[in-house]
Amino acid sequence: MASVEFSRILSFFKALSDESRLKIVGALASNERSVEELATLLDLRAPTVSHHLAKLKEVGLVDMRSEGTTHIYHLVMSEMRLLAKRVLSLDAMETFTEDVVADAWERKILGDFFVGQRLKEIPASRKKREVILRWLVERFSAGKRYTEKEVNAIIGKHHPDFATLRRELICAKLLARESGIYWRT
Amino acid sequence: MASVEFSRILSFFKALSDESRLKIVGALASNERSVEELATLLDLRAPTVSHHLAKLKEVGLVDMRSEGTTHIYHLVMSEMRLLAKRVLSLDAMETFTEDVVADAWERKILGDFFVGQRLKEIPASRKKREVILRWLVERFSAGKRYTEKEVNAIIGKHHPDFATLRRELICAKLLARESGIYWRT
DNA sequence: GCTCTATTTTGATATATATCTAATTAGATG
DNA sequence: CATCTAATTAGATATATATCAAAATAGAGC
Repeated sequence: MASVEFSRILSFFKALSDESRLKIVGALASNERSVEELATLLDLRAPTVSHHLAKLKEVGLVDMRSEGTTHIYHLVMSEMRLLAKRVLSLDAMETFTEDVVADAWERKILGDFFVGQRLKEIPASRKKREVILRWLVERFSAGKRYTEKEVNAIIGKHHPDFATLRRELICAKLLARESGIYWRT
Repeated sequence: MASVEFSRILSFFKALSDESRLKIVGALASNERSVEELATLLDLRAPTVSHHLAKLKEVGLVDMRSEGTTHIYHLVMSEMRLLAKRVLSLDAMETFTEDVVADAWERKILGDFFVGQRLKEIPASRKKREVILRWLVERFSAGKRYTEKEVNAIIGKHHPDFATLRRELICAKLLARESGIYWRT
């Protein structure tokens, strides 16, 4: 469902959303450091630091080299920059909830307010009303011109209060009118 | 203890380290949206979404305007950019663990291995040995030249195995030697 | 091979928090 | 003013996870 990017970025945020881990990254920003050294700096036990380093390593933000039995960790800046840059890009973010899902809400509204082709009532909330209006304007052909009578007839098939809906369609700039003639915008 | 920046950035990461909240941000990236709308999009109950929006609002990543009883939320991109940019800056990160704290480890090592001026033993780990050596080289005056006998005497005051330590000091390039004469680098 | 030290793994515990339902608040409408 | 709807708050629960102590692992040096 969610894009690959998504879980990648989510892991990135999860990795850095802990006080100790963020401090570790801070400490590694100036210098590579051993587990014990980090433990002293942050006033934590070695196993705790080891646990955090494992998480950071998993998402590729740090890497390690051994020197005897001591493991010396360092930041992987390329990864850091890559991910931070991605956070800045809105295009990437928009894919977090996919477009297919994106009109789930509209479909729900249509389902809620229609019985077949018949509109049960005109939604009070502007956002919901807009969904209905966008559906309604689809009943008109693009380019074709309609008299007010024709417009009323088309809307009237779906709801008795064609006057209100007609006015709303104009107001929402979905229909245009000039000297008694209507057309889709 | 930690800088103002630090808690700010930590909150930022915490805010975005949840799957639902990241999806909300994604959904808001393309459009402002009501609570109900987000709830449908993410398949969550309204209170849950409300809870997440409150958290995002707290760190300033989203803001809200009312339209009747419906609350319409939108991203605050300036905040988003500001914080993401800050993540990229290493200078800021280095302040996460302050410098005062930064030599805590060295002081601990010195405390662990010295009894007064007397070195209990030579640390096996290279990183710890280096701390001792840097302390030791401070016993020599910068610029002054020493015979090997003098060097041995100075080191010998702190540990019997002056030969090993002398060799280590050279090896670590803290002391230099030429034709039997030693000096601080 | 034994010992020492640095790290990691395991297991336990306590805290944080995401989610839900139910109750409450607050606008809007008749 | 009663009612309806959208949102929030309160309360409950279950899951996740940060932390530590103890045990296991793995190099280094004797």
